[in-house]
Amino acid sequence: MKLTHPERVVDAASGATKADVARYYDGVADWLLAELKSRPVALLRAPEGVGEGGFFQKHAGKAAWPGLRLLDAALWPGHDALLALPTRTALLGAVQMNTLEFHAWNARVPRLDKPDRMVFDLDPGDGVDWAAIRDGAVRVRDLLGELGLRSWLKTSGGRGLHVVVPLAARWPVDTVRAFSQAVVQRLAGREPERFVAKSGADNRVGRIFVDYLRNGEGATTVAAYSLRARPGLGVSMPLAWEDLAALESPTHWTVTNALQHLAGRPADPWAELGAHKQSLAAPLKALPSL
DNA sequence: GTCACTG
DNA sequence: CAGTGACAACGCGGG
DNA sequence: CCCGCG
Ligand SMILES: [Mn+2]
Ligand SMILES: [Mn+2]
Repeated sequence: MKLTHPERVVDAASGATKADVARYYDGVADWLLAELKSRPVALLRAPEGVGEGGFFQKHAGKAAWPGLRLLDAALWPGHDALLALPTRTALLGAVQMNTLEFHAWNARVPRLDKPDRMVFDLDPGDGVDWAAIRDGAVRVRDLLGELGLRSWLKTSGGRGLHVVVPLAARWPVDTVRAFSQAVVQRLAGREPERFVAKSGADNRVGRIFVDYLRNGEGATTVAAYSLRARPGLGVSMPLAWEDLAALESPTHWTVTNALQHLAGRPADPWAELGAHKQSLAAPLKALPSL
């Protein structure tokens, strides 16, 4: 795979070069490709590196590189063909095109209207410290548990955390979205000093907006193992719930240290996630959402 | 990073 | 030839 | 309605 400008510094904060980014993605390719498998993707490309000027890409437009797959345009009527990255070649081609972040849908082809997971994106407002964010994620996990749903955890690579709930792909995306909104409304109803259910930076000062809008049709969330196009190049890293209390920072894992962490971890904390195709039938009864 | 288009 | 714009898109919330 | 946000 040809990589142009390997020595170009992509992120001044870490000093990481384009070659460092490529080495990172080559190292996580097996895990990341499993995350992206059969899902439409959106790429955040940044030819100028971290900072202003990056752009999202969810359709091919004029772009093309080896392995890049264009999904059948009929899968999402009214839109151009969506993109998928089925192979290492496709993934590293995206890196050559200066992709820093990989985002994915919650549904897989061909059932783009029936997501196989639900995501709760904890977005802390100004003034929320890391301990409160960790506590917030545990509250989300506990409420989901009361509703009969197991959840898995990752860092966002930024300030927050993502709680992921694997589902059987049997409920329409609007049902899943409405249910996730009801979950967040209950969280905010129970602990309004801790959570808000409305987006917008103003109300959530000192509180956490649990972003359920990631569950809408066509919405994407940054994939596990993706870098973030921010100073330091943090990683969205899966971790076990039992390891959350010991995590000292949401940006602990970065392009610089993530491969070392992955080489030394005793097990994949998400190993069981794929086998849990959870039903929403009972949770929908326990928490009616319309 | 690359292409299509402008002047 | 160099320069420049495009490369997502849509619900939400507030003004 | 438009704007800013993610
Ligand atoms: Mn977030
Ligand atoms: Mn968010």
